[in-house]
Order: sequence, then structure tokens, then C-alpha cells
Amino acid sequence: GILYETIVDAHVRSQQSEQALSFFNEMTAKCLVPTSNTLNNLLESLVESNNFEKAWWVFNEKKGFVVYDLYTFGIMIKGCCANGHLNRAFEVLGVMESLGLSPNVVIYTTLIDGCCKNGDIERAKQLFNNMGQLGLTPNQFTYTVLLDGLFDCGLKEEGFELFGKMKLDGVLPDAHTYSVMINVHCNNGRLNEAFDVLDEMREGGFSCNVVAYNTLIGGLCRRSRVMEAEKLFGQMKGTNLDPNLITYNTLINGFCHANKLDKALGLFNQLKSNGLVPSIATYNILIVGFCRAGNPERVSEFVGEME
RNA sequence: CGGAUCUAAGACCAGAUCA
Repeated sequence: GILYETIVDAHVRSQQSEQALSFFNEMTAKCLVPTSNTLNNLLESLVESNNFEKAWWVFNEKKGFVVYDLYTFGIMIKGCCANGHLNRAFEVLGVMESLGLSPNVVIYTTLIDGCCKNGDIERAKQLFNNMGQLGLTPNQFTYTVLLDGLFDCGLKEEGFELFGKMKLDGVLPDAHTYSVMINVHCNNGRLNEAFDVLDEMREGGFSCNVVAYNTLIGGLCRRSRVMEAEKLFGQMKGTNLDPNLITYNTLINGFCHANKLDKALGLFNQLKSNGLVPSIATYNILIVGFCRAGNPERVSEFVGEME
């Protein structure tokens, strides 16, 4: 039994979810019962390797054989939501409750996020409002997912209200929360407000992180303020923060739109010399940019480099 | 009876498609 557990875990750790699954099946075929922990690690690795249907199969097949815990249900709910099956996510919740397990704040947060990302903001709000009845207290994660969901469907006022309520309830915003707030202001073209939030974030004890910088750089670019974006990029590097691929993509896109293709190219080279690997998005940005500028030689260079 | 440890939740980039 222990031997099989070890083998399954080893394959999970080396990201070979399919092999992990076949050893898991071999194990259960011999009537050896895996621990919840092994099951959970397997399910998560299947979900993460885009094998959700296999995870779903295991989940349905091993009910009553392996002991399912809150982690099991959390992983499955997230998997359902990430694959567009909101209805199945609620089915999973039902199974969980029928086994006598009560949802915790993680389960609820996962569901709320799933509703938001699948376009059911009303249900997300309902879940949020029901938490108190169930003795659950929304935390930083819960508020952040709902804020993000509200802003994604354009419910700005509600979002700002919720942000206020969060603080009144004594739940301190963290770096993720602040990034969501910075993002909504950037999307509205309100750069001053975005930088105000950044100040608030710093007062709250968080330094500007890569995501916040990326968001602000993107916001500036979209308002055609590329030079300021570039300045911010410089400031970022000055604070020992390493720009990531998204930083580069964002700024390259800004320079392409501003018709500063030399700058865009320079950043493209810089990213590679910093050990980053361009993504499909990077090439897309450059190809579109150089197409617009009528530079077919560069375009075919990029296309060739992509494969 | 009481501890300890382990596995689940959130933010940022280009385009495409369908309605």
C-alpha cells in the first residue's frame, strides 16, 4: 500500500499525471485504499494538466472507497469551474453536504470565483451574502474574487462599495486586492486614482509588486502615455524587481501602438537576454505591430522564430 | 484528552472564435 502511494506521489511530483493515474488504478484494483492525500494530489495534477475529465471520472468512481475531505471537494469544484461546468461544481457541493461535510471559507471562495468567471455574478453575490448564515467569514481572498467579478461585469459602484465594506469589516486588503483596485481604475482611464490606490497600498505596508507595476504600465500605455510607462518600467528595475514576461509584453504593445517599433524591438531583445522566453502573445503583439507599420520582413522573421 | 505537520481559493499581457 505504502509502496503504491509513494509511486503515485512520485509521478505527481514529476508532473506525470497519466502515469500517476494508472498506478493509482492498479492500486485500487488490488483493493488497496489510498489516503485522501494521495487522491487529492492525483486529482489536482490531473486538473492542472488539462485532464479534467479523467479527474471527474476518478472522483465519481472512487466515492465510498477512498475517504473524501474538504480538499478533495475544493480541488474538484475549482476544476469544474475552470472547465466551464458551473452546474457540476454545485453538484460537487451537494455531494459534499450529503456526506455531512460543511463548506468552509475556501470552498465558498472557490465557488464565488467560479460563478464570477463563468458569468453568473448574481449567484456569486448570493453565495457571498449567505456566508454569514453558515457561520463563514469572508476573508481577503473572498473579497478579492468578488471585487474582481463585479468590476469585470462593469458593476463599478457596487465594487467600490464592497471595497469600503471590506475595510469596515476589518478585513485588510492585501496586495492582490489592491491590484484589483488599481486595475479597475486603469481600465477606466483614471490613472490618478490608480496611483492613489498604490499610495494606499504602500501605507498598508505593501510595496509595489510586479503585477501592480504591470497593471499601471498597461494603464498608461492605453492612455497613450508610453513615455511615463517606460519611466515606471525603469523605476521598477531600480527597485530590484524583475520584470516578467507580462511586463515586457505590455510595454512592447504600448510601443507598437505608439509606432515606436525600435523601442519595441529593443525590449524584445532585452527580454531574451534576461532569460525570458517570448510567448505566443509576445509574437502576436510584434507581428500585429510590424504589420501595421508595413514591415513584412520583420514579420516573417518573427513567424520563423516562433516555430 | 490535547497538540504538531501535510494536500484545495484571489490580481496583470496579444490575438482568435462563437452568439
